[in-house]
Amino acid sequence: MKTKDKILQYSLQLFNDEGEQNVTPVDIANVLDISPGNLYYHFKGKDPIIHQLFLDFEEEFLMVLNAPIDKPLELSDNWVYFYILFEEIADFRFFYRNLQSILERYPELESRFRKLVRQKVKTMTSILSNLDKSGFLAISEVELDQMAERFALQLTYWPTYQALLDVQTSTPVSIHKGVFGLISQLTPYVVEGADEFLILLTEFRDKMLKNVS
Amino acid sequence: MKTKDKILQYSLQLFNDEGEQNVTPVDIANVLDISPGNLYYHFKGKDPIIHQLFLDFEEEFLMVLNAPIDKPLELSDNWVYFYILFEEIADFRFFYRNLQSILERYPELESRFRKLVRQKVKTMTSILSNLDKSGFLAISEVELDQMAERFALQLTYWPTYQALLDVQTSTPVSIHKGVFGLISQLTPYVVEGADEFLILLTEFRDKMLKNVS
DNA sequence: GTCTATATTAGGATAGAC
DNA sequence: GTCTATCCTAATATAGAC
Repeated sequence: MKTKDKILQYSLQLFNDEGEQNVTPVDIANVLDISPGNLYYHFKGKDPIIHQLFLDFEEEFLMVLNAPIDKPLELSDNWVYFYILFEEIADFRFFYRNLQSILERYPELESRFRKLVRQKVKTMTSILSNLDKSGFLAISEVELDQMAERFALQLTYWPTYQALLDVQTSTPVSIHKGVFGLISQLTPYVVEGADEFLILLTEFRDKMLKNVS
Repeated sequence: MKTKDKILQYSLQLFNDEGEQNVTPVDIANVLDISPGNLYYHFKGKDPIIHQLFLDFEEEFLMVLNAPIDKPLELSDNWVYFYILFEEIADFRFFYRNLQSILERYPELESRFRKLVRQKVKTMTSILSNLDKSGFLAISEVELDQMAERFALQLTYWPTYQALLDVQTSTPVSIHKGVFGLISQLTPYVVEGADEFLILLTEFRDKMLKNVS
């Protein structure tokens, strides 16, 4: 494995574990057992490392996010879909922890990240619209828009919120809770296949509660 | 006005405007037109200033948050209630912007802040329970808990989420949207006085849209 | 209480040898 | 590509005079 890739890999790990602010270029060099000078040969400091890590995240996240646009989801696919989205965020959680301060320092990333959030809203609107058009949901336009916005918010800040409440974070259980928190909002609007939906929801919830204990 | 109070007041303003990380003790001294030495006479650096600002925020926020526990809210009070809560957050927004990094650096604040969030969940549960018991809402226990959690999340991260999307932030319009985003979630569960509720909601929404344009 | 002057430190960055 | 040695800078903090 090339030094450049190692730097990215270990930087991500350090940032996630210690918080980006608490990691210095020297720290990164130390865990890699290379000299600071060597680190600076590959990346001119933390900035370009963070920049590259963001591009990696952006690519992966958008790929997953936009998957349903080409091919609408089956009901039972939604669980997996949201699960994977939360996992992506968990993998790059350092970024979400201190969004504002990171984006302040790297203005180019700010507009890209903003685009990404707007895309979340659009995709959520599209998913909910499909469920509405297919007769699965009955929901007013205003409520649909509100829910899409809420989904985007939860898809951005749920993991951070969890980290705030519990010391444990980014575990399968906490992701499970996040997915349940999203999908259970559909309950009052489900018309077609309401029984099937409620059964899936209950199963999912029981599985979640079992994992907690 | 005593220098000590001035320091707190201007620090808060600077933190909100520039971001806490971008403000140095020397900056604070400069806007106050005092020497850094003088600043250090009153507060031993930024840490104690932030600590005191948090205590001020905590006190104000809890006072508002817990008001409905003594005296349940009338339906139309809820708008004002959530509005004031969002305003409190807006007043101390620097804190919410980089929660993780601030709490990392000031561990004593971390547990206090966590308590505050837990209290949000409790209070939201209590408010929704009252609406349920009084016959205004018909909602299952699971859905109520989920909604309370969601309210707490939105009451924590909505302003930050807004700041992420728009350059404009903490304006009356954005707070208005936040309140609407909370209260409109009740729609599918409203039974008693559904007409009255929908009218209030529509009025509120129109007012909001008018402000936007 | 307030100032001026100075000290300390840590993060960030580079030059030049190998 | 990698290392050693060194430098620069900005944030933080204190001493001592007024």
